[in-house]
Amino acid sequence: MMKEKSRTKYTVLGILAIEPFTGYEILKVIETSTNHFWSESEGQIYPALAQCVKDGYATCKQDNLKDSKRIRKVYTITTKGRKALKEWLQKQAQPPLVRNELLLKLFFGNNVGEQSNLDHLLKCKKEVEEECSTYKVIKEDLIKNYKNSPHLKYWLITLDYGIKLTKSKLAWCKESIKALS
Amino acid sequence: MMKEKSRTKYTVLGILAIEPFTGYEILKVIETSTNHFWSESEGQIYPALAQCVKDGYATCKQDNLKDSKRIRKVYTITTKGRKALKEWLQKQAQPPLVRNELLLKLFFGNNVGEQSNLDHLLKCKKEVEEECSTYKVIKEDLIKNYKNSPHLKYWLITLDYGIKLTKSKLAWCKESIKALS
DNA sequence: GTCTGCATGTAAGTCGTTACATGATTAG
DNA sequence: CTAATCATGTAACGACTTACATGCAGAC
Repeated sequence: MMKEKSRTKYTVLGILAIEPFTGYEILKVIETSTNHFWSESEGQIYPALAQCVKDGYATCKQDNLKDSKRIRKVYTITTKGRKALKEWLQKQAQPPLVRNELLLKLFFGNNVGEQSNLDHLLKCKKEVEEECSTYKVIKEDLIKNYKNSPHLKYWLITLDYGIKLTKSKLAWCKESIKALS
Repeated sequence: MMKEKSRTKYTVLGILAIEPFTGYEILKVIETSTNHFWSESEGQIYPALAQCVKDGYATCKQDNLKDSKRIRKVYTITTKGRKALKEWLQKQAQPPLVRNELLLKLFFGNNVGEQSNLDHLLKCKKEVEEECSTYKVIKEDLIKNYKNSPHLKYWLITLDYGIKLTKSKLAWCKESIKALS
């Protein structure tokens, strides 16, 4: 009971382990780097950050830009936070719960005309093709900007997962479209 | 506001569109056929079934086995239910929200030793290999048992998705293991 | 006799999204 | 001047899992 399952806390800690950030910046980092396998929303990040401070996993410093009235809270991970992160990283990963609405609709495809199913597949194909080119840009940027970062090796692994899977999806789309045509 | 997002109702209707089932049987069907891209739990299915009856999308008939005291409620989809299902099937599919804990841990992999990351990958490889052989069995059974079903074509499409993606995952596992060794 | 599978359902609690509310700063 | 971006946070709601509660039937 009381099983903790939310991984928002560790996502936050993992990003703060790279360098200190504000909540808003953490959100941006997620959007531009982990979004294809891990997303978080506003309503989760800010409470998680507050919780991290409460638990002693991070410290918060109000670091307003030169004479600015704008509130800017920069969070820094603590030793305790790093320790908690490491422990979590070494624990077995929970299997992802996959819920793919497209596949569900195709599974029930016999209830509607072939065209409807083709429409879904064509849309999917288009999206997947766009994804493919996005990945290419991301990969180049990553290699250029983090050439000497010790993180690069790991970031490329997760990126390659996206690239490989996306290519497979594209092949599947094409085959399925052919099968229905 | 009040945006409906649960697709449990349609999952239930889609399965009832194949043939009448009890709640328990629906759960079994999901476990053995859509589980790799769509799962549902007990606590969702029974309320959804009750809701379907209330909405006029399905009828319920208590069909106890010969003089048995066992309660057995067989649900049948109605014309209204089929119509609702068709409408939903034709609407655009929502993009899946992916949350892959393994990738998240690898993304932060630099915080722990290489061995920890390798362990995750080796475990993943093993699981993926098992999945691969499971798919083979499922595919053979499917072709054998539903040779003349109009659903077969669609079921194979969703199965092929699983097969293709799993093969890609395996290739990725192997490459990543090599990259870290 | 006991374990597994069939069968139904509810309650509690967590997780997460969306929308709202507020306001400063910068680019056009 | 106005739109976008930076920046923080909360409230409400919906979705989903897990655990619980109950009991019949068949196999061994």
